[in-house]
Amino acid sequence: MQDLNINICLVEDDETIREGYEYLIGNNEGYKITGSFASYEDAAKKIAKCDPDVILLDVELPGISGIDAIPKLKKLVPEAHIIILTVYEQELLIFRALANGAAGYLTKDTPPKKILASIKEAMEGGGPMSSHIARMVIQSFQRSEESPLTPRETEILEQIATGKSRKRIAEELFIDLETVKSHIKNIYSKLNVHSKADAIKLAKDNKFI
Amino acid sequence: MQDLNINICLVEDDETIREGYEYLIGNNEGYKITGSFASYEDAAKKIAKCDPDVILLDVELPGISGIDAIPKLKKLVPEAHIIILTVYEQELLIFRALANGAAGYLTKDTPPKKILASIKEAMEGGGPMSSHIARMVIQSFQRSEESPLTPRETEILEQIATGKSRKRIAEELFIDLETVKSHIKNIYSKLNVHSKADAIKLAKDNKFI
DNA sequence: ATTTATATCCCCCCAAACAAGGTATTTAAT
DNA sequence: ATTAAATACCTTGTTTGGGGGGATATAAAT
Repeated sequence: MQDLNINICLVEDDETIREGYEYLIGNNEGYKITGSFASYEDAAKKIAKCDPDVILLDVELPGISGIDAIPKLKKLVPEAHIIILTVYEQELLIFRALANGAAGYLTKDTPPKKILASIKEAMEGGGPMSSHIARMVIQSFQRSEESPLTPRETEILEQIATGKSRKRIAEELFIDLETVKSHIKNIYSKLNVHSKADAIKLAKDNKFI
Repeated sequence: MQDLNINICLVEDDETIREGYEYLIGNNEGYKITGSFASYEDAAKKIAKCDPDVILLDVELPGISGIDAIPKLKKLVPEAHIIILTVYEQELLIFRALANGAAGYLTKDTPPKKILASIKEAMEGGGPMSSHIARMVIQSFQRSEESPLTPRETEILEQIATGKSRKRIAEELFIDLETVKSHIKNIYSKLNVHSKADAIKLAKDNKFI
């Protein structure tokens, strides 16, 4: 641990919590707090000079939210890895944070040791997450096991969802156009819809595709 | 640690590695290896009787691959959490494993301590991943910052990717059908494509949407 | 003050795609 | 022996898609 030297910035509006982290992180060899801010607006002015490797970012902030601050911070300090540190575990918030460029997502019940490890991990190109968050992220990849669709029907609906025409799907699957149409009819009938848009939406909502 | 008691099964074709894990895991209090198999076919016969809480699964197996074995194992032992343990770090393999129902994904350079922690984590509903894997998973949520598309064009291409017709998109965005058509023309021209399927593919490949 | 980018709307054309109504065969699994 | 899945064929009518040519308003940038 003696050869690492990480510059860390905090963005967190609760002063008590912020000071807690400053103490908790800054007193470790190799970890240095170079900036500490109560809002994005505050941070925006000075954070570039702090040269952070890692930014610990709260989501509930006065003014611009932590989520919306991510892309802005990335423009100000492109090399920095941003870790969200929050009490919120809502799926939508998590995915928006990750889509906006967060490198990791930790909940505030994370023990100090794990926070330090996560900072190091983020700096080395990892993606630190609380275990519960990680499972949610993983589950977002998973499909339902109770799809009414057969494997072939699922495959064809997936192709439709890529915007391909029935003709093109037929060619790529080496089957007749009429066969594709038959499958689609069966899909619509099983899902009780009358258009591809509705079929795609229903299938995605239920994780059939 | 004295109150946990985890039943673990291994599926791994390399005997030396398998015995290594048996030793490495089984000698810890609370961790018990109840089954150890060289292939899915082998495991299928007896694994239900081993009552595993966690299954460590290799991807390269003789016969049915580890990836394809995941849903089958989940049918045999629905309560078990499956952790992939492999040398492969290819994006496609990882996403297929997670889509098939894996609870976690570890690379074989994972230190013993982390493997034990991951087993516990999986059993408690977490999603253990190697840090590099986690970053890849997180990156799959992220968009490119250099899209040639304007926000409105991006929005419309997203709608197209849901299978909606131009007319429906116009209605939902409260703009004229002709406006939608104009945007699409501009999108095609910017992306140098001539169909929605190509536009969607190119945009997804480049993470514009 | 004047380009430039973005978003909006309008017209034409025509081939292609889509949705719904049937029926029917082959293969594999129970 | 039945069923489920995948395959293929036919008809009918409507909608959509892609390409072509424009125009206008607004806001941001120079």
